[in-house]
Amino acid sequence: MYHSKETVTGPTAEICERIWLSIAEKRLRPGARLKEEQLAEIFDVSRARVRQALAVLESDGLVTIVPNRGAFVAEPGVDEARDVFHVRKQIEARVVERLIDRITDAQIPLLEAHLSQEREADQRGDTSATIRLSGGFHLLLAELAGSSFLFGILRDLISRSSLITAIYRSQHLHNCGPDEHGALIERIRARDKKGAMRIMLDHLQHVEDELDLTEEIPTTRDLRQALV
Amino acid sequence: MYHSKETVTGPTAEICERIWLSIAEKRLRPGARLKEEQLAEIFDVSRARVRQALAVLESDGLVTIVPNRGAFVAEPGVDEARDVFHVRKQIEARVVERLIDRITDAQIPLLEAHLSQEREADQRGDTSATIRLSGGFHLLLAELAGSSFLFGILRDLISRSSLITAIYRSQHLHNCGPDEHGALIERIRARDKKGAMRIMLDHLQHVEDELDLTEEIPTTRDLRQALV
DNA sequence: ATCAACAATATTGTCTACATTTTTGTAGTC
DNA sequence: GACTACAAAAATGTAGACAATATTGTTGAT
Repeated sequence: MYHSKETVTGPTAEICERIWLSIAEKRLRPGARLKEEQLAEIFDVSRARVRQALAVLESDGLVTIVPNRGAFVAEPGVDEARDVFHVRKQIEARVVERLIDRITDAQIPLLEAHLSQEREADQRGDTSATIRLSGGFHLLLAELAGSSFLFGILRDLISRSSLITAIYRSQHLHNCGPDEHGALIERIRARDKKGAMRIMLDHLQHVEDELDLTEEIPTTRDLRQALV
Repeated sequence: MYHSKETVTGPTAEICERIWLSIAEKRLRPGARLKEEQLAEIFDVSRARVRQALAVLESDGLVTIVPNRGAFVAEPGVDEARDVFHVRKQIEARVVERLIDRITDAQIPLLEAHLSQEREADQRGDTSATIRLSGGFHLLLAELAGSSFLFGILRDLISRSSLITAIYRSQHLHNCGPDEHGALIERIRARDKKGAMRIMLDHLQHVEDELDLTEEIPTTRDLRQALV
């Protein structure tokens, strides 16, 4: 789906990829416990390799490891949530900017093809595919922008955004409206930098506006605060 | 020196930190082999933990792991080098922007104190400390900008920049002139966003200009190309 | 009946031994 | 003398066992 070339990575990266996808698709909720033995059995690898993958995911901020307690899906606080969305706006603006400088006419159909996939998944009510494709659209933009570094950053930002929306969304939302993606493609085709960046920033603001970042959600783990 | 609070991380992160520092200080050259047993003995930890650390460093792009062959310090190509510097300019510009919005007068002396350390190390010819402090200045800016995410990205960018300068520098250079850091502090104190960003971008451009990114340096590993 | 101390269980953390693979060294053959 | 085939060595990859720690369940005393 995304990353057309770098699918040939190491075995550890594959475990990370699958856990990352589960988090991005919200199949793994924040605070969920990740038992090593269980993961080892699911992925049919050794526990040592699971521990390697968990160490990587921890350094990415997706997983929290408590010594002698285990690994849990991270639960970002409000300040981190604001930070992620702030940085994401900056990064995606740079992606759009660079994309319009570099994209060729021959690549535009790639965006449209992805969009039609999104619309199709949306119409048939496949929420899992919708979430995956929705994030994938943003990653596709970064890939076509030709900066593997920006791609990596955005990858990180998107997974964290998923965690954040899972925690702080007030209404039950559609994650990313395909309509706005369509409008963005149109501006890209017209090589309209300012217009495209405007749409992108508004788009991200819409997602952020649906969140309730006013109060800290007490972490699941020390629920002493939660139940007093 | 940097990150005042997050010094209390896990044991794996500490191994990563030390290897990262060795790379950033250019004590470990690109392509250098990293034997697991050797690292385990040096750091007095188990091989399993070394493998975790190497997996993390690989995901950060600092280390390349070849299955059944071992881990090596990464050797970024010219395209990746350009990418890193391009993104770094963007990121550091955002850091400066945000920093000027958020920094308090009481925090300015922190920058000056760091600068005086840089000058001192530079004068006494301590290249190792100079390199460390020079990168640390940029990290301090990111920390004071109040975005842990930008901090993490910049951390990654700086270590990669070190690798790149180690490979592609044409002249023997001073990595970051303290003078430009001083000028930057002055603009920050004056809350001059445009001026500060100008200095930062020029500063990074100077570093990049000292590199020879015209031709690909053949990787040490498959030296068939190198010796034909 | 409630609470505290203690035992049992489960999970993480670590170490050791072994299999696999790659590299290096050596002997044999033309 | 050079090249091939094989053997030895070294390093990685993996599995299993064991120790340390936290959680849960149980027993007993007040």
